[in-house]
Amino acid sequence: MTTPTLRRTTKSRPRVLRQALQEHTRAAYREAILTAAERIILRDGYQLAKMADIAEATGVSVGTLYNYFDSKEAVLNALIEHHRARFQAQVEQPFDSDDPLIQLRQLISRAHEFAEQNGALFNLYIRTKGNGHESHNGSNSCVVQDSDHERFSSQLKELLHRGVQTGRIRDDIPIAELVWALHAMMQTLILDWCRQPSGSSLRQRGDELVTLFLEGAGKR
Amino acid sequence: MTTPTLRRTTKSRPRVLRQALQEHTRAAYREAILTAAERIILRDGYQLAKMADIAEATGVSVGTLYNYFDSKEAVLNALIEHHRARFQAQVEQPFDSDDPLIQLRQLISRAHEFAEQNGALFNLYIRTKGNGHESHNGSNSCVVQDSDHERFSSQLKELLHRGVQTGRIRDDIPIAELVWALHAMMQTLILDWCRQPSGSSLRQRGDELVTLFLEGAGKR
Amino acid sequence: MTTPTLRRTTKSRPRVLRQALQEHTRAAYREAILTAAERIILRDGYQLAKMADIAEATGVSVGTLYNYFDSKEAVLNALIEHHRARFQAQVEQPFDSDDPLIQLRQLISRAHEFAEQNGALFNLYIRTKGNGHESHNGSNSCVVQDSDHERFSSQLKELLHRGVQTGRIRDDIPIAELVWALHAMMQTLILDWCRQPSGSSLRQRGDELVTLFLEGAGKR
Amino acid sequence: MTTPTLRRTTKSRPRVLRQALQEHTRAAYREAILTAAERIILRDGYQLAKMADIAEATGVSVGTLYNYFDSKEAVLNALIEHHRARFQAQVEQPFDSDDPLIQLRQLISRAHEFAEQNGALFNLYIRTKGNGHESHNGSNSCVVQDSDHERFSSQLKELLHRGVQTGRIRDDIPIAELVWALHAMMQTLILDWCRQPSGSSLRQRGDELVTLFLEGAGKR
DNA sequence: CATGAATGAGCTTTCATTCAT
DNA sequence: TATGAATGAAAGCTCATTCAT
Repeated sequence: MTTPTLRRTTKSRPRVLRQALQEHTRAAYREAILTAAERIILRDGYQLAKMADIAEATGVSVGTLYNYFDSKEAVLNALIEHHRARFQAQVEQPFDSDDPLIQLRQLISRAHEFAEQNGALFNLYIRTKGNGHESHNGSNSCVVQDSDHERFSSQLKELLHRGVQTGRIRDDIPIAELVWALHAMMQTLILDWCRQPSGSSLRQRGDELVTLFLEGAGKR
Repeated sequence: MTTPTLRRTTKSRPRVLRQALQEHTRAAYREAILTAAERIILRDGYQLAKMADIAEATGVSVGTLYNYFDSKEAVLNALIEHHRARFQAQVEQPFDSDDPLIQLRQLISRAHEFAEQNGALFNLYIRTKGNGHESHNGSNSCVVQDSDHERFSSQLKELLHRGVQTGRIRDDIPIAELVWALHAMMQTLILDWCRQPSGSSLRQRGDELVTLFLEGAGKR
Repeated sequence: MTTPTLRRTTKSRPRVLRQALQEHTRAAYREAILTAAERIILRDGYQLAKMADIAEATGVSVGTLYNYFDSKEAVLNALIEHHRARFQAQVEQPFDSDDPLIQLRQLISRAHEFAEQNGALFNLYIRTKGNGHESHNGSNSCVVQDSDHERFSSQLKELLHRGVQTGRIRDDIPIAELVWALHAMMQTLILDWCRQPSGSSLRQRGDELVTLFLEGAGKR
Repeated sequence: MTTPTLRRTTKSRPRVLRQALQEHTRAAYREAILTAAERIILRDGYQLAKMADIAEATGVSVGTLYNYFDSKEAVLNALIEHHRARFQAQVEQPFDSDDPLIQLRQLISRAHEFAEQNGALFNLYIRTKGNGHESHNGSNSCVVQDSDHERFSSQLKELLHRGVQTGRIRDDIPIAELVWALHAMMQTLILDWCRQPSGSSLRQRGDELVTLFLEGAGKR
């Protein structure tokens, strides 16, 4: 029988290299699991999604799932976090113009672009956020923090605020309400689109909605 | 030789009376169960809601639940149906005016009034309708039919159509899209309100939203 | 409110008459319940038969069942006992001849006649007796006693014994074994017949079997 | 970037080995479960047998049962199938002689030998086959096919037929009836023996029965 | 570290039995 | 005494999680 002491020495030479590789592999695993989990969760819903299915969809064993995530709920959280980060990155880029309304359109367009590209998971994000169904196990805390939601909202708010200041947006309605209305329509739009990704471009419909939002349904 | 099969001969006098009482009691039980079920399902979500909890919340035993409903899903369906009927009844009353836009406001006001009165369950109604999560057991059909949803939408559509005809609503945007936008905001509004029934009147906020919808956010 | 004391006096005049009536009614109820129970148990088997179904088939309520029988098992026992008594009565009549073999045929013929008339329940009797399936609830006692079985067997035994004594039955095979063989064939015959009461007369086939039993399958 | 989907790359060397082990273990588990299930089912009957009891008797948890069998009924089916296969194999071997009657004795002897060795389960096999009780869940099909039963019967039939042709078996009784009688006695014999595996050899008693069957109970 | 079988708490549903009317 | 709704123990089955290999 070989002594463990020797063995350790033998293997520990390329420690750094191996670690880098490990890191990389671990990340790849996580990614793959999340991708599969997303597909399954979107198909069955969080509660009905089975860890076994996610494992199979990933191409790994159930045990492996638990080497990367502590629990089923942790997978969901990671999934959400994963997209939240990417969403923020994609949306928070410099604008092409200084006009707050043009920026507004651009901001919304980017959000919809992201949704189009990552449709399903954005759907998940919104859904999970949107209703408290899946998140309760008794009196547990909510799965997702409001922070993300708030952040995007505050961006809208900022732009609308500047719109008011420049006299382009009416000031007889509280900005918060305007933001809310805009956000409500976007949310529903994306949800609907995700549920049935019909042909029509999300960005285009979104832009039309912004127009409607700005001009109103009434004839002038 | 008399056969016991003839149930009527022995003390069948107060049968009618008893039956009436029974009917009443049965209805009361159903009501009580549905009320409790609603509370529990809204608290935990359909999947996580346990029949045992519903029973306890109702104040009956588990078995009793099954004397009134065939299954857990049947409870949910009954719950939805219960409110759907009441919603339609409350919303579909004659209008005070002939003006389509006033009717529009009134229709929406009624929907919100109903939501205010029956908040939680309307929430449930919308939620269940809103995402297909809870309804999947394999390839089953959806729990709730689109008919109710569609019905309200078509009422909105009709009114907006008349608004277009009378030159009050712009005709450069497809009515369907207008309906969609209006409906989206309402849906989100109610959902938000149900999630956190903050002080502000639902009807009032709804009315403001209609104003915003009609006039737009842009300064004129 | 009337005093119970008075009421008792008022009603108690025709005590004897009423009691007789009561007795009669009670018997009729028991009969009706057993008849229905038999149908249901034969259809579904004892375990799967539901008290509710028996009640419905009887035309009474579940509660009534328990006014006449202590438990589900008691119903089964009563059912068996009911037929056992009638079986013994029908079978144990004086024979037409003194010849033990003719008596044997007559005895068996009577048993088959009874089975033909009461097919189903005899089936039940045999089945319940035949395998220990239905009777165990944990370590409970067996539902039916061997006494009935034994009694008929001893009758066969007696006749065969006399057959041996009169030199009509071979004596190189223990009588017990002959009885056993005869009984085995009868049992199976009745079982098969009950399972599928095909046209052919049970008595006739039984008689053929006795012939086969006496003469053997081999060519002489 | 490597995807975790490729399960083969990492330490897949002893896969074959492990799989062989797995196969073996799985088979052992199945066997163990079936053995325990048999004991329990024979003790309590199918309906009354609880999966929990079978699990405990096996020495595994309930969940494990369901890793090997889809349902309680599947266990029963597997049990039956298990023995059916072995029964056929054991019984359908070449005979030592060409004489149909000797073959008949041998065939029956083998069946009884099998019953002696596998008593309990053969009992189960016959019982389950014997009465339709346990198999009703509404209008489901019977648990076991008649094919096995029929197969053995047709073997008996063939041999008796040849017996008739060679003038060894009487031809005034339809062969089907002879087969039936023989089968009936065997069935009951085995059942009785299983119920109370008393000392006397099953094969020996079977052989005596065949003699009785061939020669008859009457004195010549 | 991957594996996947074992685990067992927990869920829905059934049904014999009770008991207030 | 008939009624039938209420009861709740018990059963089959699921699936997130663990852990020996």
